[in-house]
Amino acid sequence: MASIGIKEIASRAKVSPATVSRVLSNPELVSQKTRNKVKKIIDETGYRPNRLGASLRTRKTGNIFAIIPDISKPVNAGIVRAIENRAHSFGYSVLLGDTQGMNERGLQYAELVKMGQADGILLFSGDLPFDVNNDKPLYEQIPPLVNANERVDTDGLVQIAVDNVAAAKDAMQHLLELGHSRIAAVTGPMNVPSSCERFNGYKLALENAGLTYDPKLVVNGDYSVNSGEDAVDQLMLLRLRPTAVFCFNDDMAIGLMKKLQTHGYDIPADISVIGFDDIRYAKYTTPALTTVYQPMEEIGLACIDALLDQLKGNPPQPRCDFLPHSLEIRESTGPVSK
Amino acid sequence: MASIGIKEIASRAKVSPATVSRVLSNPELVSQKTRNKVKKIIDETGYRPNRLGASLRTRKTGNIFAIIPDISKPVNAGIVRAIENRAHSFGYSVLLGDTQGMNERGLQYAELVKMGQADGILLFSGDLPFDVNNDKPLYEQIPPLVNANERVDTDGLVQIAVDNVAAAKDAMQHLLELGHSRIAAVTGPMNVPSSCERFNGYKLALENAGLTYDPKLVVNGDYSVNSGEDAVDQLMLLRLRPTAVFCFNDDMAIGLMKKLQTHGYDIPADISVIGFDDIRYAKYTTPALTTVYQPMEEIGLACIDALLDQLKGNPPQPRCDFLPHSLEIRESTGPVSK
DNA sequence: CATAACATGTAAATCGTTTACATCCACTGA
DNA sequence: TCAGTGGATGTAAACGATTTACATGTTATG
Repeated sequence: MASIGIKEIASRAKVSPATVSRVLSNPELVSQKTRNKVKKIIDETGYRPNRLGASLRTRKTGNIFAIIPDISKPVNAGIVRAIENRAHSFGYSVLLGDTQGMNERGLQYAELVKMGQADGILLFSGDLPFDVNNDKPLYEQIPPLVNANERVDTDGLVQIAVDNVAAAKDAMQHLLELGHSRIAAVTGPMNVPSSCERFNGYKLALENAGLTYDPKLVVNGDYSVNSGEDAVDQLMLLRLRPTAVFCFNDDMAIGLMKKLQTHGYDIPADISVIGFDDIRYAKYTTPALTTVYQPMEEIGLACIDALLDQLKGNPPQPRCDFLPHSLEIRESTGPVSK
Repeated sequence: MASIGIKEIASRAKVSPATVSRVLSNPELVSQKTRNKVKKIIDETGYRPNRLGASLRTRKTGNIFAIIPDISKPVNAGIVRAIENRAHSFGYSVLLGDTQGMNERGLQYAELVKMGQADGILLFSGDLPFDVNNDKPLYEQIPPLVNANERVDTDGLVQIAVDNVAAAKDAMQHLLELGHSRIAAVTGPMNVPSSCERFNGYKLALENAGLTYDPKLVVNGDYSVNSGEDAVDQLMLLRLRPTAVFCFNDDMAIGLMKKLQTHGYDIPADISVIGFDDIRYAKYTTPALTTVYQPMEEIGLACIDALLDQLKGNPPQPRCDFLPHSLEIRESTGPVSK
């Protein structure tokens, strides 16, 4: 594994290091003849330019840091996969930072990019891991960054996500059209933006339908399957039970459905359940889960493209791009039982 | 985001760059007084040493490259999460390389570590992305590497995995004890080691039970949910249908169960189904999936520990550590119907 | 034939650290 | 008093590439 350097190549090819470098990065600047000579040596020796050396000089690492709340969630894994794929196709590598929901972990990761480990950040968590003030434009205070999915509540960022409010309203609309009026919600952690947004959508839909919001019908989950199961206890003990439940992600919906069924409830005859995300397993539950599809692939691609644009030196265009979601109506929702 | 360097700190503190460096990495070498002086400047300026510079000099990047077949698979995501977590706790970052099943992608990633992007490799794919010969011991030809889950068929590697053969036999044993004798198998891609190993376990178990192996009962899947569904067509068209199916991963089991149910089969009354992996969703299917648990967390930790040991300079101890699996008996398997 | 213009190659500076070695200084013990 | 010791700091050379300014060689042109 001992590797040789550009100087060695240069001396073997009887040219200068500069020429070797040019052969590699600006071949058109060197004559056909020397180019071949150098290329031959490179092939023979299996020489690979050391990226650290190059990075140090060019001040570009070719790395992108992805800060993710929890890679073990299928939505995130799906997005990361798309990201990784596209990043590599542009010659970038992706460094993974899973915060496991801990804010401080995000700060540690940000530290790494301050230390020059990466050129830019893909932020999938809702906390901006930088101290910023209002004296200067935001993008002068942070490295190139695009914020996706969990939208940080700050102006001046490039953001990419689905419109959680609208999506939640769509989900609710579907239930309302089925005649439901006692619709429960199982939220995610209320300190994460996506959950708040979906909650807003939930309340808005209720309001638009002329229904009154009943706090007893909302239980705070944490996006885990378990919390979906736990929600059942709270909800089904109510004197007036909900006829439908809107779970803010599929994991909770899956847990909730299972628990409901073990208690003898029939879905959707007794109670309708709707999820959010459309993870791979959503259509394989029994009954198949009605849910809101998030375009993981598209989100991943859009993120990379937006970040790469900044890395090319273009000033960031603060904005929020909403990518289209869609309601996948399957078997877990049905008309309210009389 | 313009950052300053060690020289700037040095001059502001009126000391030499070397002293600043020492304050940061070997504080005991510098007097209390100058130490404080330098620390003060560092705090004031928010200086962070550039990792590239340091890496270049020390020839250590603090990066680990994880080569994964498919991060969107929950097992892999779970392992990666554990890895990332522990790696960071030791000051290492993890670079992600998803091969999406493509061998060549693995080669590209290996290229990156040859270029000095990472200090070591965690290889979760079954292809060793290096040309090796037998003239020299393997570990002199490749960077520090530990191979997990999909075991490369080469001597001299440090490997960590569950014992797929034994695990498959355990799964089969369970079905055999329930009285099944026509047991089908839905394999993974037969060019990946885990699938071959499980297949061997399948055949061995049959053999031990005195049953004859029937090729018509094995269908080649690809570890995807879809291929599990497709297997149904092939299996249930047989004149003599299987009474149980061993799916080589949970995704396929989930697809297969669903399809079976839509065709009116009752699981496990008509047919038993067993999976492999014990992904988070396995216990939430209907019926809950009997499956083989893989200790994702432990695998991740063991990988990092083994790699870090090598990175400390200890020569690798070629071996294969089997981590304990366990059979999770749930509702998808039952006694054979008479 | 002198000179401009262009193609090609070279030498040296640079990026931000670390580290082997040199230096300085104060203190100890004979 | 002075050699010796040892601790604190400074100096300068790496590390491995890229890039700039400059030098050389070659060809074309008037």
